[in-house]
Amino acid sequence: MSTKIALGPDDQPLAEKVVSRIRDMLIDGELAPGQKLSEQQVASQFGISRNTLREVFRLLTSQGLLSHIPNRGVFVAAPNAASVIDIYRARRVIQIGAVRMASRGHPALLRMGILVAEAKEAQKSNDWRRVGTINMEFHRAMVELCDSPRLNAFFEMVLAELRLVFGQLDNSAHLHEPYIDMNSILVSLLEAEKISEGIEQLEIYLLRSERMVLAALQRTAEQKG
Amino acid sequence: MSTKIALGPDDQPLAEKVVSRIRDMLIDGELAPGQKLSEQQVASQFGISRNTLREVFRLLTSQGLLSHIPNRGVFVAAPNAASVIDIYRARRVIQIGAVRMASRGHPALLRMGILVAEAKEAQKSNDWRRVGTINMEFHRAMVELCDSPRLNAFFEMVLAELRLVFGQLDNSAHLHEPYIDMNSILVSLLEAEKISEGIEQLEIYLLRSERMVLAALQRTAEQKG
DNA sequence: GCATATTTGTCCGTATGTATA
DNA sequence: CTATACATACGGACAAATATG
Repeated sequence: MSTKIALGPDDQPLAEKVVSRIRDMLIDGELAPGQKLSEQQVASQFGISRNTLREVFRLLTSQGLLSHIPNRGVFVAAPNAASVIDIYRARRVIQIGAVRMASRGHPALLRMGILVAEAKEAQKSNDWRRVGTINMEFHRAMVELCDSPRLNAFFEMVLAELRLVFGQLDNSAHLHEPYIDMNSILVSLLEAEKISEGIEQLEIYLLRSERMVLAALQRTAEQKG
Repeated sequence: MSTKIALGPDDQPLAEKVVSRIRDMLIDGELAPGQKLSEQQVASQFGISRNTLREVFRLLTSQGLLSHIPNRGVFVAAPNAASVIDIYRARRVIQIGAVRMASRGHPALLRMGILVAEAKEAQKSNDWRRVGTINMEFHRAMVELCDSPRLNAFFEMVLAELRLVFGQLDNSAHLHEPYIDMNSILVSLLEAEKISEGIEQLEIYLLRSERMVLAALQRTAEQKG
């Protein structure tokens, strides 16, 4: 008879779970950039030991979400303009490479179409938070056109870092609205196998998005003096 | 006034140092793919505590060089054909993106030229190990054309994984020889700003290299039954 | 299939060195 | 300059999962 009742299929290691939780907190902007994360404090806050937490910190540091200074401790990463520029440089390389591989009927392309529709829905109901989430998923799906787990994982990292930047920004609601139509156009082009035009459209998107983020970042920086 | 005398070599944390050492061992093929790495055993072998070693394992696992199975332990990653195919998929996206950004006079392009010359030198003296090392550096330099720390870091990871595959192979000497000329041609094309032709040349290289690695991997697999 | 030994996962205590008020 | 706080690193402990005979 099963003694393993419905409860906590406590499968994945504790460290992994805490990694996810802290990453979510970082992405949601619940931790200020540059803020120090004391081992003792955070460990007791999560009810885990310092040893386990150190494993967590190492992972998040290697993913660029935390920054580790030897003998000083661990701090929330504070992406600056240079980081944003580099993130978009990486995005261009990966995503243009992805779009170049787009083919009609590819599952990822279908998914992109569905996500555009969902974004329009969310737009109608003024659910801007959801529009933002869907936009992220749209670009994730785009990279899945490569059919490469490694590229997916890397892009995931880059996106997480970008979302860390968003967390810093004053969440003015309409951050993602103008991009719904651009995404829609891109899908149409790719479904028509118009790759070059698709790349053009993507580059327009990335340039606009980058400028928006940089501008917002600067405004936020100025506010904080 | 500086009280920090000449000394102080012990800068980077212990875990980082051990990460480097184990990574070198993996790349040099000193550890068999799939081999189990016992915490206790490896910890005492390196003279470090289990706690510290676990941090090391987490990092190497997140870099794809080790594979971690919960409650079972940590094993040397055993890249298979699928891994190789994916690695080359990632390489195509990154490196084509890099070549597209090549411009005359870019430091990375200059470095590529120097490395080709060095490879020819090494070839003359039949130093195949060195030819291989230089070839790796050549492609690293290529990605530096992007001027993106994040892309560099990712490519570094991918290359490390590829070198792990090489470690599995029976090191037949001339593994890298045929590519010296191809690299040389590529540099010439890029210095003449012939980007499209450069990409073509790169794709030829990547396809040939991928096939060679896959064939060698299969031979090795067959040998082991 | 069972009993036992081994190993991982996780915690705690503690000594040492480094940074900072 | 001293004192305090903290990161670094180690060893021991124990439950739970896994491997072994």
